[in-house]
Amino acid sequence: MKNNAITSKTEDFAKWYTDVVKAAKLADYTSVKGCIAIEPNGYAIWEKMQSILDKKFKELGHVNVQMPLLIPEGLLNKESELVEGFAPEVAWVTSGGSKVLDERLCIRPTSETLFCDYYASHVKSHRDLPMLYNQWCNVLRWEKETRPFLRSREFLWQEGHTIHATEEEAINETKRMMDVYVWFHHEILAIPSITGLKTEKEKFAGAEFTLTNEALMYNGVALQSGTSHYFGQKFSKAYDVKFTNKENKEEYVYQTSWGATTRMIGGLIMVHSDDYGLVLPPRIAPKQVVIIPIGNSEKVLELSKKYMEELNNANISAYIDDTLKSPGFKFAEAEVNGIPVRIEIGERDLENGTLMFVRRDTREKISVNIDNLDIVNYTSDLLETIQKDMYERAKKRRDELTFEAHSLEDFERIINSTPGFIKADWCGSEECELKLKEIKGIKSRCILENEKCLDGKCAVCGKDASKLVVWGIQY
RNA sequence: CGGGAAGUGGCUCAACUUGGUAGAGCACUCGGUUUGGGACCGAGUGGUUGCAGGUUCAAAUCCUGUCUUCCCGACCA
Repeated sequence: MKNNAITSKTEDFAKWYTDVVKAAKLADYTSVKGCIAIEPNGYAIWEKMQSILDKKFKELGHVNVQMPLLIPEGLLNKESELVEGFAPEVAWVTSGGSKVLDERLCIRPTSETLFCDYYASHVKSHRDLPMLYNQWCNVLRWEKETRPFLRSREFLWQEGHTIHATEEEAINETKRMMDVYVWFHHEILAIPSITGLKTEKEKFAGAEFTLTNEALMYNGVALQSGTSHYFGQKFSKAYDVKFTNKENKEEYVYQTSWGATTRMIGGLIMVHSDDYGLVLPPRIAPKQVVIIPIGNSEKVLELSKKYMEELNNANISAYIDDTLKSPGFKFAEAEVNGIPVRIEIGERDLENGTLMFVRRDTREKISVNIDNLDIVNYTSDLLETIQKDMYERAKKRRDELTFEAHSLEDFERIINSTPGFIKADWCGSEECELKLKEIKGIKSRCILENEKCLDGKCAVCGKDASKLVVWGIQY
């Protein structure tokens, strides 16, 4: 009998998702709508995401800073497109203590304005450039409909804000940071994704262009997971961020920003997990191996401890579950929590000279001969196999749910079964985008710049089309 | 923000129709026996029924408001 019954993924995907979040103790609701308590199991995943990305950012020359939580209204209003884009979801502070403020302060929905304001008074010369700043923080966007991790009002993220002396350098920065997100999804999260340019309609408010990393969830719904924006001189002109260039002339800086959020935890669940709970790719799992001793013989406990120490010394995160709960309970709990590898050691094993390894992703049990067993090599190989297999399975699912559409009828047919990524030619008009939106809210995910069109005709209006676009429905 | 559903110990629910002062299973605590897929026996702890107001001698139950969660739309990472 299951204690924490999880609704089946095929029966009700949305309920399954929240059941997994709760059963794996990743997060829970609080008394403020859309503001979740991220619990130790969930926060550990975020910390690991942070440590991997942060290391990468620093290797590329970025440094961390911390800007304020509050933005004065006047400062926010300087860039009109940004204000328009975010106005509906900004929360305001109107008084401090008992005093009504002269100017209301908004709680940051994103920090372009604060960085611009800072940069404006700290950049003088081309020798100061580039400035490659990043911050890890929380932001607030007053969403109407909320879901843990996928869409919360307060969420954690990193936002990189860089300024450069030339357009070329800034565009390269925008691209290379998107490459980091793609690498992170593929290599660490085992999530295959597609990458491309957002359409004018879908790009970030105030950006020249937006690059996006789009993942496909198991149910065929798309999740934007990592974006990188090129601002050109739009913000620097609005906020007066100038420097003196090599020709001794004043010039506005070229700017980028890029971000990734705790939403990635939601993506991890919706791509990999199953009806038994969370399934984590080994490279992002905070705990990679659980050793479960069965019975309480000295020999079993000693061996468990020896293996744990060897694994930990080899940088494989392992722990022993030596609580008094029954073995069956421990197995189920390790599965709910998504521990990639479980090692069961009991007296029966020792008599047979074997150990039981269990893969979380397939739940396959592997009996391993204990003589001459190199625990570190064997475990790390198994972890790598799991990582690779999880990526391949996710890729296979994505490919199964990638379609081509040549007409509106195609779109309707696809969206009415299991949705997915729908590739179709597009003429570039917003009219056609809006027409597709009427079909269950289909939106452009991104423009595939490096792929050829299907037949050169817009799937909506039939006019000549030069862009191949991936469409889908989104979280 | 529109349409629907639901809020009762930590969790899942019962009692609501017909108002009379809250009950079960799981979890938790203590003692003991156990340990190969969510153990067993015994004894305990824990609830001003989401919140506010109203009707009534009396409200978990009836009425109004509000908050939160879930599902379906419009908005967004």
